[in-house]
Amino acid sequence: MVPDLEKLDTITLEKPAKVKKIRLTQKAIVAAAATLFAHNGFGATSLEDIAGELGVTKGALYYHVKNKEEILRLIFMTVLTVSEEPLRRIVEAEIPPAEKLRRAIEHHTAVAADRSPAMTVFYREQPHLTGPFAREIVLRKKAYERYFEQIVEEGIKSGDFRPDLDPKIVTFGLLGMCNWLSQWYKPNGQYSQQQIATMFANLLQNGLTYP
Amino acid sequence: MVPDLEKLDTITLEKPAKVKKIRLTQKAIVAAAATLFAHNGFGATSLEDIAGELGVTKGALYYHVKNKEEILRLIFMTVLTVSEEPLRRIVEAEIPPAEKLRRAIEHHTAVAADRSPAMTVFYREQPHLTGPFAREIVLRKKAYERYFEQIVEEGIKSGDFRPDLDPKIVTFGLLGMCNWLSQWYKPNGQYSQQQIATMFANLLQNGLTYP
DNA sequence: TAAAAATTTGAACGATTGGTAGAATTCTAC
DNA sequence: GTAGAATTCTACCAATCGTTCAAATTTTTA
Repeated sequence: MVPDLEKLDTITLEKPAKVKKIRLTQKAIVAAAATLFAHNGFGATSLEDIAGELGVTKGALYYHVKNKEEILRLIFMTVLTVSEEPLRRIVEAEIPPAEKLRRAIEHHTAVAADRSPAMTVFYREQPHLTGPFAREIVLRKKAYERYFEQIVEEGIKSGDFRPDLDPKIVTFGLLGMCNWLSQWYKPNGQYSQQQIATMFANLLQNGLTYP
Repeated sequence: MVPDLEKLDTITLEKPAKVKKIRLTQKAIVAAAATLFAHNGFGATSLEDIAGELGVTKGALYYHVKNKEEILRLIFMTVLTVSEEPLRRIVEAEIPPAEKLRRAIEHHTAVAADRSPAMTVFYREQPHLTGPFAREIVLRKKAYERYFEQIVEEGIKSGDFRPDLDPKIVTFGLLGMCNWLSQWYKPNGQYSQQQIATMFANLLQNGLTYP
C-alpha cells in the first residue's frame, strides 16, 4: 500500500481530464472515479473505465486502493471533510441566526458546486456502502442536517424566524434546494455560486411575495 | 467428512420463501424494477433481481418487455404521464399566480411522494437512456421546469412576486426542495404530503423571517 | 551505474451479466 | 377433453465484471 504523504499533495486546480499522463495517486483515482460515478453510477462504472480515464490498466489501481468500494468510501470521506468542520464553526459563531443561516447556505452551496461530482455520488450511491462505514455515514449525515435544524430552532427561539414552520421540514427544504445544484449548476453559467447562494438565502428568508 | 457438504448444499438450494404470487404484467415488472432501481441503482440491478422479486425467472420478463432499457423507459414514461398534464392545467387556469404556485407545489410534492421510487429513478438514471428517447426526456424535463418558470414570471409581471429573483433560480430551488422528498419522505411519517406541500409553499411565498 | 524499491503490466480466474431459443407448462375457448 | 394460444422455464452464450499475482518496467537510492 501507499505511503500517507500523498494526502499532503497540493490541490490541483486544473485537471487534464482526458487520457493524459497523470501521476497515479489515490487522490487522482478518487477524483476520476467521482466524475465517472456521478455520470454513470457506481454499479455501471467499471474499474477499467476509471483506469482508462487515468491512462493505466486496471491492475495498477490495486496498488493504491484496496478495492472498488474503498474508492467509494474515499469519495464520501472527501465530501465530509470539506463539509462538516466549516459548518460547525458557523453554527458555533456568535452571530445572529439569520446571519448564520445565510453563511450556512453559502457554505453548503459552495460545497455542492465545487465538489459537484463527489456530492452527486454522496447522495446517490450510499446503498453501495457496506459494513460499519455505511452506518457511520448515516450518523454523520444526520449530524450535518442537525446543524441546520439548530440554526432554524435558534432563530425561532430568538424571535427572528416564524414559529409555524417545522425546523426539520425547513432543513430538508433548503438542503434539497442546495443539493439540487449538482443537477443543473454549470461553473461557467450565468451566475456564480456566490450569487446563487445569495438568491437562495434571500428567497428563504424573505419569501417570494412582497411583505 | 464429505456427506455434510451435501446436506449444506440441499439446505442452501431451498427456495427463499420471499415469493409473492402476482400476475406477471408489464406494469408489475415496471413497478418492481422501479423499487429495485431506486434502491440499488440501474446498473447494479440485474434482471434476475427483478424476476426474483416477482417470483419468476428472468426469461419470463422478455415476453413482456423487449430488454432492460425498455423497463427504464417505461419508468420514465409513468413519471411523465402523471406529472405533465396536471401541471399544464394548473398553469393555464385562471387563478392568481400565488395560487398557481401553491397548487403547482402541491402537485409536484404529491407526485414526488406517491411515485417515490419511480421519481428517484427519473432523476438518477437518465444517463442510462440512449437513442431518441433520451433526447425526448431532456426536452420534456425542460418543458416541465419551464411551466414553473412561467408561474414565477407571471407573478413578477403582475406585481405579486418580487422582481429581484431570477425565475430560473427560483424554479431550480423549489424543484430541488420537492424532489429531495424522495430522500427522506416516509409515507407514515409525522406529516402528510399535503402538510409538507403547504409548508413548502408557505416558506417559499412568505419566507422564514417576520415581515 | 548498479542494486533496491516502487510501480505498472498483462494474463488469468471465477462469478455474474443481459440476452436468446426451444422445450415445457399453463391458460382459454370450444 | 382437447387443440391452440399464451406464458414461463431451462439451458446456454458471449461479454464483462472485480480481483489476484507473478513478471516486467520504471523510479529511487546508494
